[in-house]
Amino acid sequence: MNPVIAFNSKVVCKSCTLLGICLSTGLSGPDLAKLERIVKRTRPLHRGDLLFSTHSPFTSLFVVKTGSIKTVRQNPDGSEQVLGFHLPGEFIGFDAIQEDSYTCDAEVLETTAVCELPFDQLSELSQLIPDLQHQLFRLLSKEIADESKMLSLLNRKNAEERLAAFLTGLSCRFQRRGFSPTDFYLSMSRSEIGNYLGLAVETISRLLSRFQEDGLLIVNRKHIRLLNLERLHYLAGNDTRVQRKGQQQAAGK
Amino acid sequence: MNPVIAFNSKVVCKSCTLLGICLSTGLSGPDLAKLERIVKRTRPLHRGDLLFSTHSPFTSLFVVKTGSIKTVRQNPDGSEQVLGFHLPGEFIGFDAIQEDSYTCDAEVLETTAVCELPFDQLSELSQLIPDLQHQLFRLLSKEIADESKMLSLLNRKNAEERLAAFLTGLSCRFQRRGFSPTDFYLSMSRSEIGNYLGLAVETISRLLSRFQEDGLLIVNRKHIRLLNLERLHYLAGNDTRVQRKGQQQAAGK
DNA sequence: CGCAATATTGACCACTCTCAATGAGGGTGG
DNA sequence: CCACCCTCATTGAGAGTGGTCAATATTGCG
Repeated sequence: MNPVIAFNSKVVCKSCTLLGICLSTGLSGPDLAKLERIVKRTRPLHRGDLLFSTHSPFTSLFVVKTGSIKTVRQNPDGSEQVLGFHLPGEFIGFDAIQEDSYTCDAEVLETTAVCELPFDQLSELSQLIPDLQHQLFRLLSKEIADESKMLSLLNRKNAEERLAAFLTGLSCRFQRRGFSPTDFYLSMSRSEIGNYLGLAVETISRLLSRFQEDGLLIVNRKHIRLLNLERLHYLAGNDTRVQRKGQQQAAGK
Repeated sequence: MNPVIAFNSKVVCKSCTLLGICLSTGLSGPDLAKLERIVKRTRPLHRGDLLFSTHSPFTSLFVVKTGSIKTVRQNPDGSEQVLGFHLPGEFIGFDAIQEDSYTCDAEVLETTAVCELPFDQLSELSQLIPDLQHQLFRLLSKEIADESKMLSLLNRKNAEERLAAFLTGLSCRFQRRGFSPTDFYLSMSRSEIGNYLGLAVETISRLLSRFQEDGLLIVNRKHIRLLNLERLHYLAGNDTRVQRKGQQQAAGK
């Protein structure tokens, strides 16, 4: 679908998010070249494709170059849990290291290109390059910290706050990658958003309508435009300043 | 309080959980000795002590030797979120690597001994010992996978299932460390359990009473005895076999 | 021995889920 | 090209789980 990606992954990769990440953390030229050498070339993926699936042997980490991917796990009772959405520049597969097999499915949400990093080679390389090792530790650590923020979100926030947090979160992540923070496409369905946030589809739908009525955003199917980022941040509770109400279960001890 | 720990941390450490972990993963004798050499000796901690606190500079990972520790984060709105409880053999501090400072408070719940692992030295050492590096990756990865299970728990399970999952979870963790899986002390308060599971204190209290009425367990303040582990696992939804009801929000797509 | 913190139990109510009906696209085949 | 179908999204009405508030044990600590 996007020939540019298919033709010269080298070029794309150079300019791409994976290296963006590594550069920003102080990998120097030659080290970077080594890293680049182990990146496996992959062909573009399409909506519905599985990048990997649960129980298949763990071989590689992936970084999204363009597009988006959701990770999903099947619960013992047969229900599904969406674990996350992965945008350009973000890693997938960290949870598989410990099991030697993937612990979730990674499903492509739209036409998507990824970098594949064979983990064996990445490990070897990080034996040679301390900075790389440290960077990997940081990335894993970031993942842990992010997930624990998700825990707060699910435990402490109501539906409105969750959706506002979700939208502002996307906004920030897009902005960091150079996309518009106020104008983007939701590659995931309402139902996937709801599943991820622990809310029913209907709740997502109702809230988007309400946010639109309140002039916070304009939503049209997959396209969304955030009109009042400040207020959304406020609703999300990202705001350190005064809070508007005594949260439920306010304190622990 | 426990003089054995204070007197010869060497001996305790050898037999202790930290090395239990590393041994189980194939670190050989000499490598193990190197690891042991960087373990910093620390004095026992008491209820209410902070092992570290938010924003203080990140220096070390910790492993609980005996006792227990909770990790808590302050939300922007002033409410607290309990992030986890850490039992003997379990690590604390992974989330701090990326920030170079701790992102939560680690508060001691009862008299507790820990191993301190200065992260700089640990990093250096894992440059020399590939197995150690790999083991660290695994530990971080495990943390990520565990947290994503927590996400499923909060999103898909009702109060009863959450508490059952919490209790069976503790049971398994105790058993793995050689303690009784059916008979243990809850070092955390009802309120801390509720905070962690996203439930009100009252709900925890009510459920414990109900579980007791149903003959699943006997609870007396901090002490708990699980009478019917199988059924608790079943209630927790850990059971792969037939499930008892159509879970809410059954599917994603 | 009394105060403060923690736990238990009850009554009420709100948030959000469930169920149900309708609408809107997007793809396929006639 | 349009009719048809299927999935996804929206909107409404009713119900249930679990939170909030409040009162009362119970415990532990100074």
